[in-house]
Amino acid sequence: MTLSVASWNVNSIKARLPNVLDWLKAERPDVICLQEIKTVDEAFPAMELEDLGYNVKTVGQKSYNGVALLSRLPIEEVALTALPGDPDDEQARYIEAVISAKSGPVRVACIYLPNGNPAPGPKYDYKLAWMQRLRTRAAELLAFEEPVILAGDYNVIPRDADVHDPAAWEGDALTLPASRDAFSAIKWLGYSDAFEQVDGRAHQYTFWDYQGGAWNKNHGIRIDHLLLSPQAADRLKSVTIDSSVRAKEKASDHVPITGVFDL
DNA sequence: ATGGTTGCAGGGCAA
Repeated sequence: MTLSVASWNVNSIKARLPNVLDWLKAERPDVICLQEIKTVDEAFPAMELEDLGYNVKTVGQKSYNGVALLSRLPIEEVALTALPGDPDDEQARYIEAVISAKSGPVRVACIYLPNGNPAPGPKYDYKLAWMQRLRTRAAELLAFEEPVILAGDYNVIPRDADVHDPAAWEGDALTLPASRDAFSAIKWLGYSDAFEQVDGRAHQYTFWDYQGGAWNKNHGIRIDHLLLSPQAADRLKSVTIDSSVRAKEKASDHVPITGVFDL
């Protein structure tokens, strides 16, 4: 059996619902992690997504941020609705659940990592602190020795190969050395970047800014990632970044990334 | 080019 897990920053679920429904009907991923739903839980269009066969779990807030985890397979447990480590953090950026796959439990976290601009400053400090908390949680999860998929908008450009023009992004919070170091520190725990694992040399992007005709000029960056525990990485078959949805009317500035696993 | 785009909310902030 295969398990497909997608991640997509939709930049408002209300503004994006027709696009999201169209894509889910066509692609039918088993699990999809949505970021920037930009709504409270009560206003999330759960029924429309349940009608497509998904179990729906959300961690929303008013106006900003917000994540949702949707699964066609049973959700055994919602393990966390916030990233541990800072009880004063009120931003809705994390949900972690255990999915009942045919092969057994698979843990999926939906991550909306802080943007961090402008850097330096308090927003960048919050980003780096959040990444340290994520590293701590990621380390805990490895102890389960089970398939773990950390899916989301990391707001980190890992390598120069992941940006159309590194000079154009120099000094940005998405590509500063401290951001890249914090991202690779999670990988060094034992996680694999799914895209790099299957297609490491390719230049593919997951985000094109609305401004300046970035899409038409292919001025993109790769910031949406699937990080895999060894038990998930060993089962990875393919990764697809579906850039075609960026050309649609009322597109999000991000496109979905999907991993397919023998799980 | 001190602009440029989108979404939320209904002004300015966040991205």
